[in-house]
Amino acid sequence: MATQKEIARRAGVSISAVSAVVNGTTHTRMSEETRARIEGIIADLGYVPNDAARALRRQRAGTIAVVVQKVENPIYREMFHGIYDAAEARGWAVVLGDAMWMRSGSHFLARLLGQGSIDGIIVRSEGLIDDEVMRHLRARPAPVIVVEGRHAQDGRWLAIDDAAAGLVATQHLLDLGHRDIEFVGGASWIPTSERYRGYTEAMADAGLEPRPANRSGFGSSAGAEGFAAILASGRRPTGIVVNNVLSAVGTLNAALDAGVRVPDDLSLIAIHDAEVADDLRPPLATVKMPMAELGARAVEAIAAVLAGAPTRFGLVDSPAPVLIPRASTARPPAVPAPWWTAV
Amino acid sequence: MATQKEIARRAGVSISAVSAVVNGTTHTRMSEETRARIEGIIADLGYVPNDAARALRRQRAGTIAVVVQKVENPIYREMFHGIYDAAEARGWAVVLGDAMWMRSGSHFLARLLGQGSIDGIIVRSEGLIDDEVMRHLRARPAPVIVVEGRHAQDGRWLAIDDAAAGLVATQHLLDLGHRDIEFVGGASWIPTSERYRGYTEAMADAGLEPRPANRSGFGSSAGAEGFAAILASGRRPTGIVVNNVLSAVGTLNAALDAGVRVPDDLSLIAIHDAEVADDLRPPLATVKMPMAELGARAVEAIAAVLAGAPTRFGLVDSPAPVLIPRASTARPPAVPAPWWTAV
DNA sequence: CTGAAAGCGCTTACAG
DNA sequence: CTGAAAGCGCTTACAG
Repeated sequence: MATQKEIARRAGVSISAVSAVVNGTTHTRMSEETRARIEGIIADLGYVPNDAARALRRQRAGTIAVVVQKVENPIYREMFHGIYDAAEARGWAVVLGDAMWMRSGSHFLARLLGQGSIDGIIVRSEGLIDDEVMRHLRARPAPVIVVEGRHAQDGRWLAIDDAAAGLVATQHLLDLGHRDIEFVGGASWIPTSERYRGYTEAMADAGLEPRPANRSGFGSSAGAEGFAAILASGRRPTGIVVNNVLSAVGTLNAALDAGVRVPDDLSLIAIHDAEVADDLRPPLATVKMPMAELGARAVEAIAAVLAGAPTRFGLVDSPAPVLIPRASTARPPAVPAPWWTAV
Repeated sequence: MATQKEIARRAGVSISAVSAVVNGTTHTRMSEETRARIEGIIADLGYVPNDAARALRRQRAGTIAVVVQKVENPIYREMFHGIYDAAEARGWAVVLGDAMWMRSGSHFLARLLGQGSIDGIIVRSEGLIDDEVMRHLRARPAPVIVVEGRHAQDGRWLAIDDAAAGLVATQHLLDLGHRDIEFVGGASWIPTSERYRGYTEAMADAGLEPRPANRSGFGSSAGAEGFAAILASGRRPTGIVVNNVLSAVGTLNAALDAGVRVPDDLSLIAIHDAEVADDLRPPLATVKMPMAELGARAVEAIAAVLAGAPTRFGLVDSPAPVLIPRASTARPPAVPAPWWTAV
């Protein structure tokens, strides 16, 4: 591949002049004729700068990395979008990786740990990643911003307002007239417990006794287990708040499989909006979270840390979580629902 | 951050010695005492090599990029896995990107186009990416391997056996006794048309007249449109092969919304297995494709091109597409299904 | 206005 | 066995 040296030779100018044309930074007042000649040769040779050399010289790679638990999780869609837009605006490329790849000794991790090729790292949920790995990561000069991980020891975390989301979801069911409402997703994972806290607050405000959370992990099977736990307990709520949209797929299916009619017998609402909510039958009511803003803020935070400037960490509470009503919720049944006795 | 120079100074040795310890390549027979001293200082300072400097010097970055249409599409899950494993085995880190980010002028594209930071690129479906961008990409020294794009002009493509998949899916319905079978997804996109070809072959082998494909794009709405087209045509098949699992979500929902019972009135099967198939009601029968192998082969191809070694491009036909039976298919109804008259 | 030179941090042939 | 030196391709003060 052509280098600036080769172009300079052909154009009969110095490398500095070529670099100036490529970057438009110094030698700005060079003769129009020279500039045109250099540009012509650049085009002819299809010259493209060597990013490794640039990164070494500039001490900045121009790339940030985003690591999430499962890239195929649809709730990241908007966050990626927000990150990409904010990064492009600041001159960064974004690359994605899966947390599963961060096993110690992997080359993927080496690239994150090494200097020179990644300027900053956005990691989803430090709690889901090996502590040892996080410690190594934080020892590097590239700033590490944790999204959805409030306990980041260095204080560099951003999170959505999970408690508010739990409250909005629960309030929606209360507004419809439900009083017997359960929560699926009582994990020790912080965002989930915050959502549960929102649920308990809404219940308490309505003068109702919150129920204990029905444990759930991630994915649809966890949501199904949460529903099974409710069945097993003998309780028959008219509404359920599920801590996340993917689990809700399992909750909904478990309910349907048990012969429960949604929303006639049981209303369902989940936190995080995603396309899948429209693809369910019935379509699932959700609470949409400001994921794009979360992503954009994370990029801003990297820029601020790199610049030594102050920045706001903490809750991204604007826009607020917003209800996306869909057919999975309705007024509670006037008479005890059939599923009280069906199982 | 510490450099080899700093470590050499503290250890009272040359940079060469430090580099030797870091890489274990030269100076292999240095005294045990010296090696231990150097290693101690490396650990104390938390030294990590600078990837940019390495990439510049070695003329190899140690990273390959994978670009797909929508990272959240679950059919990539296994392909990413196959790519990751094969890449790690060869000493490469993998980074992911979305094709949506490849707009001309983006920094993401610049990183792919630039030299020095990416050794090879795996692109899903060149047909879905701007020709101009592909041309630029191919002008770079980093090999570009297209997966699912049979018309790659440079011959560097790999694809799964879409025709075989169409055949397996159709044969499954034929084996159940269906004779009136439609195909949803008659796009000009090559993999889809190959799947349709498999459908026509299976039908012809069974002595049946294949139906024209019902146009469909991507995503669930496309599958719903395909179903609507069948309804509008007045035809009432007992079985439908949907060209991909995401479209099938829409096809299934459209059928259910129209009051059609699946599989009692209508059997449904889709190409590409994914978790979502289990999350549908009824769970969706699919044909599982060798996506992990496809990914691994793409990595091998990059390695081969880089090494100037010959490699096999073309169809990844082993393992063959395999039927994953689920509850969405059954024997055709004995009497004309209600939905013949329902709509 | 333009060029020569230093140096980013590393690897590797080469000299001793 | 170990070190000095060159050079990967670039950017940027600095000299002229």
